[in-house]
Amino acid sequence: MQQSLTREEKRKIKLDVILRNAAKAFMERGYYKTSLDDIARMQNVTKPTLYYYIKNKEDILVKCEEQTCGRINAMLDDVMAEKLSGFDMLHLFIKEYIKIITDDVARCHVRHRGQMEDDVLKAKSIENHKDIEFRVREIIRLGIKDHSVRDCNSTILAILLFDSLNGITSWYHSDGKVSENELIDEVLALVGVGVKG
Amino acid sequence: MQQSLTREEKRKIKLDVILRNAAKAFMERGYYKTSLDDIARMQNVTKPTLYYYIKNKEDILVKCEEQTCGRINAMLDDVMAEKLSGFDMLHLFIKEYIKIITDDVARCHVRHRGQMEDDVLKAKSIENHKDIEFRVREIIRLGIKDHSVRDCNSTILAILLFDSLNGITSWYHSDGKVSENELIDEVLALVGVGVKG
DNA sequence: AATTTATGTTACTATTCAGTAACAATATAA
DNA sequence: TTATATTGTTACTGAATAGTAACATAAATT
Repeated sequence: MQQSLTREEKRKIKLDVILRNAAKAFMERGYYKTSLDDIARMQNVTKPTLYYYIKNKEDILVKCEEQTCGRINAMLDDVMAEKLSGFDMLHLFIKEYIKIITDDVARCHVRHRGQMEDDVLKAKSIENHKDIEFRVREIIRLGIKDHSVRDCNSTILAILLFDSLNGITSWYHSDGKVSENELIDEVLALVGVGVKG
Repeated sequence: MQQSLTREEKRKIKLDVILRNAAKAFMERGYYKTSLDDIARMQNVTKPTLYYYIKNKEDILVKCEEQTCGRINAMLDDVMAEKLSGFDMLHLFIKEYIKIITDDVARCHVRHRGQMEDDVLKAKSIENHKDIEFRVREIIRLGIKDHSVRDCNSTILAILLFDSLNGITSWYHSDGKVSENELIDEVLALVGVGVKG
């Protein structure tokens, strides 16, 4: 008998629901103020059931990170494949990055990255972000080389840029006053030409 | 017999040491992974002694906040008293803000603001930051009026700026590769003229 | 249909830790 | 010197909660 979804597909969907609900709760109440019982209740299951999908509480953060970093890196692959000036690449990256991080799982990752209790996982998380930051620094350096970007400290610029972009996760909601396009335009204008009148 | 320090002065100093040590621990290990026993041990006292200086664990965050917001608002008073263009005021604000938040107590506040469990304290903390953000928006609006700042959405700009500046607390250390002056210059250049080549 | 594998439950353990009660010592003031 | 306020300690309670063992059921495979 043919099922609409295989076991593995169902499993993947259930894990995804867990991640999404957990991420939302972590963002609203905080990681330590959200118990696994709370998360289980959202799924209408009991706590031990969660352990069929995750190794432990921290593993939720790890899985949110894997999902989000995967998306960001794929996006960076696309951006860097285009034949653009460094500045235009940076422009495109910012636009796509804002689209990606407007999502509970991504927001959860951004807020909790590098905060794992397990030292190995923590180191891996920091490494994951360093890799992404390095790729953006590379874009900036390309821009400096082709003179589309002003000569500056690419390391500091990349960090300042990421802090602004990641900060968006804690205030921007797609149903609020500011539209996604208006937000993207303001960020691009600030990065592009600054604020001088 | 005349003492070098009055009781009240000694008390204030001890509270300050508690805040400083707690703030440092919270930044290194995180709020929930740092117990009051840990903090007490740093002072070479026992946990109940802390309760002579603080109401409860959360009160440490509140006191770090009061101290830091007090400094920031005093600084804003000074900045706004100067006869400067909006852009130059913003410039000065950024410079002074970076100097203030390079300090464990301020870093602790920036990282934990708005995360209190007590609803009243949480609301107050959010309000405190809103007030400061409002004052910076006012500076931006002044700049737009006198044409020293490009016409833009002052709300979004203020938030993006604060995220960049507050982000500094989690990566910048005065003993690292980047000097405070270099950091300030890069931020001012980014905000001032952007990154276009 | 029988067997196995995946998915779920109830009931429990073990640990951590904020906060407190009761008591002790020390410094200041009368 | 004696009385009082301040600062500290030891020893405990109570609550929360991550993770597990043992058991139950449903679904797929043979």
